[in-house]
Formats: sequence, C-alpha cells, structure tokens
Amino acid sequence: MIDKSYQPKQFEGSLYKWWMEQGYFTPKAEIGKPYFSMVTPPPNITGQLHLGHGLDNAIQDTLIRFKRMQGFNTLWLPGTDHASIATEVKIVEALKKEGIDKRDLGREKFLERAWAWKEKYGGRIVEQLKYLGSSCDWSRLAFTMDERCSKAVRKAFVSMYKKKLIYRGDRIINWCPVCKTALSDAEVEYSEQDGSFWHYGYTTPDGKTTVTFATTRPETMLGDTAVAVNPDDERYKHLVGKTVIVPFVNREIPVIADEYVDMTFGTGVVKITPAHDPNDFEVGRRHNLPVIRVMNDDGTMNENAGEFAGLDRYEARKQIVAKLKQMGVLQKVEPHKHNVGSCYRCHTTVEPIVSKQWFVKMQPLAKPAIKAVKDGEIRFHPERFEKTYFNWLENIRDWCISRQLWWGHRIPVWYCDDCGEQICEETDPAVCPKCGSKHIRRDEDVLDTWFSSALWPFSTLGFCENSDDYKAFFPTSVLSCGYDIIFFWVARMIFSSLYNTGKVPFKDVLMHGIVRDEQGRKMSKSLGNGVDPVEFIEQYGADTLRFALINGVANGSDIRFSQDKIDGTRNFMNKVWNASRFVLMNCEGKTLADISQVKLSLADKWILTKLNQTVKQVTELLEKFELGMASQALYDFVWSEFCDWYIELVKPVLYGSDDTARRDTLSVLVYTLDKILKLLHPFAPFITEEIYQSLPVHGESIMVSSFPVYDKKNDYLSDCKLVEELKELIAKVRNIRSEYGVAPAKRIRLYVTATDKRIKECDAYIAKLCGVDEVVYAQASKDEKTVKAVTSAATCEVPLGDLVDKDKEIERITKELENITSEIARASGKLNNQGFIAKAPANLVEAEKAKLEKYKELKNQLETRLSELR
RNA sequence: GGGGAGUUAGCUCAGUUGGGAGAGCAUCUGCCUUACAAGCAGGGGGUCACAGGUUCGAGCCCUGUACUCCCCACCA
Repeated sequence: MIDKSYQPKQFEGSLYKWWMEQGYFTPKAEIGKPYFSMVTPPPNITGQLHLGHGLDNAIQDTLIRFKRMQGFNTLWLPGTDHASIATEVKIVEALKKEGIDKRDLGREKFLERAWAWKEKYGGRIVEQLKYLGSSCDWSRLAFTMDERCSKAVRKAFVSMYKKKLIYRGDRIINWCPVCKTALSDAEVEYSEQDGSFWHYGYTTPDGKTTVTFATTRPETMLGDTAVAVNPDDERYKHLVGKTVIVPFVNREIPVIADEYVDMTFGTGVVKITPAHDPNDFEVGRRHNLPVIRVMNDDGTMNENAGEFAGLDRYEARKQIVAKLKQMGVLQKVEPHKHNVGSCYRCHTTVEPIVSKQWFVKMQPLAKPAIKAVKDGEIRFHPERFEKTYFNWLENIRDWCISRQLWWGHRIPVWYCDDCGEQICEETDPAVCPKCGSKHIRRDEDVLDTWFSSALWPFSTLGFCENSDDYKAFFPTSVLSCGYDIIFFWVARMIFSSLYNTGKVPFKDVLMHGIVRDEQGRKMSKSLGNGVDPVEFIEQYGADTLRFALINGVANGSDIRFSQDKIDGTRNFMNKVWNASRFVLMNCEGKTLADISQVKLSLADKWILTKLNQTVKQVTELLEKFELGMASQALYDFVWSEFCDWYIELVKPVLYGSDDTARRDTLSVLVYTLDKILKLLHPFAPFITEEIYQSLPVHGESIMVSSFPVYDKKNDYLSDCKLVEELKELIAKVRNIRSEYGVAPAKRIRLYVTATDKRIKECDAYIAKLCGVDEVVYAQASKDEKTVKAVTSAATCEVPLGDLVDKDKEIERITKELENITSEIARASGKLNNQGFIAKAPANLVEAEKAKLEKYKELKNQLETRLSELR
C-alpha cells in the first residue's frame, strides 16, 4: 500500500538506483532489430544543471521511455562536452587566483590541470541529470575528448584535409582579446550599442584637397592603406589614382575606386583598413593593398600604431580623436547606433583581425546537408525551423576551426622546419616524410569545440571501429535540442555526418524553446532568476518538474516557468496519488477478476471506452512528437473523467452489498489505473513506478512493461453516449440545487421522465451524485412545487417546496429557452443552406439534423413548463 | 535590409488536414461528502489584434495594416 501522502523525495532516489541496478537503461546492440536511439546534447563539463537541461531531458526521457515500452531496442546515449573555450577560461581564472599565468605554467602542465579539473567537476552535471529520472545508458557515457571521440576527430580532420576541405590561410576572423583566440562567425553575438560617427578626412600631399569620410572606429586609421570611392561617383572621379596622407603614421595611401562603396551613404568615401574589417579586407584583395595590423592579440595597439603603440584600443581611440580635434581635422561627431559583435563566452567586444587560421570549406558540405532536409530525409519539428536552417547554410561562409587555446583537440598538422612540408596523417609523424628531417613541429592550436560535437552521433557510437553499436543504432532516430543551437550543432552534425558516414545522423529533429522566468525573462546568473532543478526536485519531485515543463507546451515555443504552473502540476501528481490510494484501499482483502471475464456495468463500459480513446490519442500524439498535447490529453482523462466521474460512479457498487458486482467493478478500476500509470509513465516515471509496485498484480517494473494499445473492440459507443447523457442530467440537477441553495447534505426526491429509456438503469448513479434519496420515474403531482430540468435523456423535476420561487424559475427557464432558440436558429440556418447540404460531408449534415431534432424537443418541453408556470 | 514567431477569458497559454471557442490560475457562490481542502460541486467571464478576400462554412487558408518578440545580415 502506498503512503497516505505524496512525498516524492521518499522514493525517487531509490527507484532510480534500482532501475540502474536492473540494467533497464542499457540495451544490447542487436543488429537489425527495430531500434530507437538518441544522443543527448552533451552538457559542458563546466556546466551546472539548469532548467534548459531539465526540459531537454524531460522530452528525451519521455520519448525513450515511450519507445522502450513499445518494444523497440532503445538506446539513449549520454555524454559531456569538453567545451574548449568555456573550460579553458575557467581554468585560467582558477590559476589567476593562485597567481599563476597560463604561459608560465606551460602547455603540458596546464593540460594536467585541465584533466584534473574535468575529473573533479565533469561528473557533477551527470549526477545532477540522474535526479531528473533520465533513463540514459550511463554505461556508454561518452566525452568529446575520450579516446573514441578523439579518434573520430582525427579521422574526420585528416580526411577533410586530404580532400582539401580543410585549409589554412590568412583571413579576417573574429578575435576575442580576452580569450585571446579566434572565433567562428557563429560564436559572435551582435547587439546594438550607442557609438559615434567621427567625420574627418585625409589630405593630398600637396595639401590642396581633403577627402572626408566617417568612421565608427577611428583607431583603425593607423592601419588604413587606401581610401575608396565608387567608380561612378562624379564628385571624386578626378581623385582616383591620387594619394592622400594618413596622419600620425604619415602613410601615403591611394584613392581607389570600388563598387563596394555606396555613393548615397555618408560622404561616399570609405577609409580602407584591410587588416581590421571584413569588407575592407575584400577590397584590399581586389586592389592588392598592403595589410597592416595595428593591434595585438590582447586588444592593445602594436608597433605599427606609432605613438599609440601599447595603448588599449579604446584608449587609443580616445587619444586619436582628441588629437584629430586638436589638429583641426575632426569635422564633426554624430551619435550613431551600430551593431557590435561580442564573444559568446566572455562578452568582450570582438575585433575583426587578419590572422592565419584553419578553415573548413563550407560550400561542398552545405549542399548535401541542404538536400537531406529538402528531400525529407531529416524532418524538423516544428517545420518552420527548416527555413532557419536553409537560410544559414545557403549563406554560409567558411568555418574558422582553429583556436589559440590548449584545452581541446590539437590540430593534427606538423610543419617541417627544414623543407616546409605540412604533414597531416592519422598517426603522428616522427620525421618529415618528404625530407626525413626530425625538425618537425606540431601546430599549436586546438579545434573549435563544436568540431568534435559535430561528430557526436556517430563518434560516440564507434563509427571509427564500425562497432556493433554503430551498426545497431545508427543513424539515430531523434535529436532533441533547443532552437538556439541549430547553427552551432544541428547543422554541423548534419553535414559532418553526411560527409563522414554518408548517412544522415538522425531522422527527426525535435526543437524546443527556452525556459524563461515568470516575467518572460531569460534565466541568467546576473539576474539571479534561475531555478536550480536540484533544489526544485528536492521540494516538488522530478515528476512535477518534468510534467510542468512539458504539459500543454507547443513544440519550439518558449516556456514561462511560473509558480502557478508548478502548483497546478504538483496538484495533479497529488491527484494521481490519491486516486491510486483510493483504488488500492478498496482492493485490500479482495480478489480481482480478469476484465474479459467480468460483467461490465454501464460506468465500466464508459470508462473503458474513454480509456481506449485516450490510449489512441496519446499514442498518436507521441508518435508525432506532440508531447505537450499528449500529456494534456492524459491530464484531462485522469482528472476529469477517471477521478471526477468514474470513481464517483463506482462508489455505490464498491460500498454496496453485491460482492460479484463489486469484484467486477474493482477489476475494471484496477485495470484502468494500471493503464493510466503506463500511459503516464514516460512523463512521470517515478510516481507511476511507485504506485505500480503496489498494484495487486504487476510486472517487474513499469518501465519495461508494455505501452497500452488501442483496440477498437473496447469501444462501447452507445453506452458511452448514455453516460454522457447521464452526466448532463446530473449536472443540471446539481445546478438547480446550487442555484436554489439546497444544502449539500440534504437528501431530496427526484422525479424523472425519461425520453431515453435506458436512463432508468442509472438510478444508483443519479441518487449518489445528485444527493437524491428516491428517484421516481413519473411526473410530480400538480400540487408539488418543483423546479424542472430538461436534458437530452430525460426531464427531471426537483421538488423544492417553499424554496421554489416562481419568478426566478420563469427567469431561469426563459434564459435556457433563449439559448435553445439560438441553437435552433443556428442549426436550421445551416440546414437551410443549400451549399451546406450539397457540399458538407454527409455525417456532418446528419449530425446537424439530429441536433436540431433534439433541440426542438427540448424547446417544446421548456415552453410547456413555462406556460405551466404562468 | 532579410527571415521567423506572436497577438484567443483578468493572467499564463493550448487549439495539426477549415465544420458548434478550451485548460490551468485568478474570481464569485456553496461545501472539511469516509482518495484528495494540494480537494469537491456550481457560476460568471472571449465580435479568437484590425481590415479585406477565398469558402456553404474561417481562430485556423490568402492579402494588407498595427503592435510585440526572436534570429540572420552588418552602409564604412
């Protein structure tokens, strides 16, 4: 028997441990067997569990549990990400506290520290994920830098290098002066900031002509190597080919003509700094301009900056502006809003800088990735994210994959100091294969952390070894993650997988949104509005957390996590708990029968039908990945049908004296509860297992039991309809009692004139649920003061004696009559419409006719009643 | 500049092939009815942003408008 009150803390931990011990999460690789597999988005080893993980895991665990119960060979493979830059930043910070500089420590020692750090903290998030109930196979736990994944990284890199899809070159990249590394385009976040537009000009050597322009970054002028105008611009045609002088550095630079310049913008003149602006870099290439870097890696000005060398970039800007002003060169300063890029890790403003880096050539990889989605080999849910995906891949630029960091996969390229050869092989070279020299050096840089995560679905499964896991579970079935990492991760997995394995990495992509706080703000450390899932689970339990994150939420949309939602969900869990307790209490000391052997009551047939339809609905919705709607359907069935009606309907039998009837109904009650628990288990694994273990008859574990299956022969539609009519009748009588203020405890008599004869089978139900001590199947006598309720199945008269207020009754019936009349108008309007008759589906027309008949009958009854009263 | 999403009850949101507007919370009334007051019963509350169009029929499809939010691009 379960406890009196629902206290999830008392059983969640131990159940999880037991599931693990039983090995339920760990499948065997059975090649050819129908499978369902997923890989988790690997959380960073630096990470703390937050509600985003909660949502992600709730979704995936729900899917995997559903599929497992459906009999698929299911694998959910977890792991963690080394998170190159994020981790390195943390370790550098920790070292700083000890007064140690990374450079002084040296690469090897630094990596020792990093690994030690990973051992110490890397497992924390994994442990936290277990609180959620995630049925991942922890025995297959992967790490992006473990041997298997590293091997895949090496293999992929070498292969792409040899196919010239990876190349090294001097290009404009985004540079973070704090992290001191290059970043990919995706790693830069843009935000609008207030800045200034400084207008000034450069003058020709003869001092006669000045060309004026505007810039937002005056400090870059020290690296200017040209001034550009549009070739069609009549104002400046005469200047093209002439030169002007850059102040401070006294460089003579040409005035060039280039289509890039927009004549209508500003003065129509652009200063060109090839080393520090992506567009200028392109212009510089076209005109063979020198590329002069004026900034160091830490954001200070370098020796090319002349008198400003050594200053921080912003200080240099300040001083340059001041001096330009002093010199009388500065013409005006305008406030200007512009988008500034910042590092996604440390939020420092990034600098576009020319630098020698490694790149992945994207065009050839993007094409098949686009095709796979266009052809429907991979489907996004919701579909709209496919557009986001296409848009990105169609406009993609080459991917900068080298990082000036130590923590990560070191680029597997060696350089020969003697002959200059570049060596890139799957095994480390000892000597230069070309000249035999021993003087070879390995590239210092590591790879973008996303390069290894891009291989995740197949690297973790043992693609390199062509392992049984790979053969049994690849391609994976579903990938679930937030829409915020479509570019970082989803797109890159798709092209990487197509390139390396020739297969798509997964068939369906299920996108979810961001979990926000009550006010709709993003949860963040700085706002302090984050909810710690571990604390939350302590208080409310994992089931409540999971259900609150999933229930009623549409795919891909953000979620507001509010106390209201939490309370409502906790109440639902409590409801499930108490309803189960009711069933179990009634089972004590009783024997049950197989429901195929019992005589089903009306209520039994009704709940079995409703159950059956819920099974159908939930299964279909889950198969379409509509988890939010599936859980909603379950919530409604459990609370509004099973608890509110069925349990109440069966009480008379359970408390009655007919043992056979009791046994039969109890059997249906337990049967239904068993199915409810199974349907609910993927969403709320703990509470369902805990209750399941207390059922009079149960399997070893609910998580390896079979998911309920819809069976048409369990639909008792006519009985179902009768119960719906009964519910209507009960509601109307209750309404009258309530309206007339009849004390709830007061037993009354009820006169029923049935239009549906079967309503006479419902005595006990009516009596119990309407607080009636006697149901009389006749009309009330003329002198008894009654209030009348007209329903689809019967007319009821509630004798209320002096409580009956004639005027109030007339008012009530008039109001009801108005409703009915408008319904009749609507229905007959429809039926009089020739277009409707001709074009609407026949069943709809029939249904409408039936409704009209019913309403007319009700109207008659009400009119009769009204004339009686008057 | 390009793309996407949203606008439905006081609040937060569902509403999937177009066929009589829903939930939770809040609110009002009455109930500690032996599973549950974390509950039960009953009630009130919506020209589904606006304007057109398609259709027998539109919250849902099309066009436009307004406001809000997000992503991408980055004319210096």
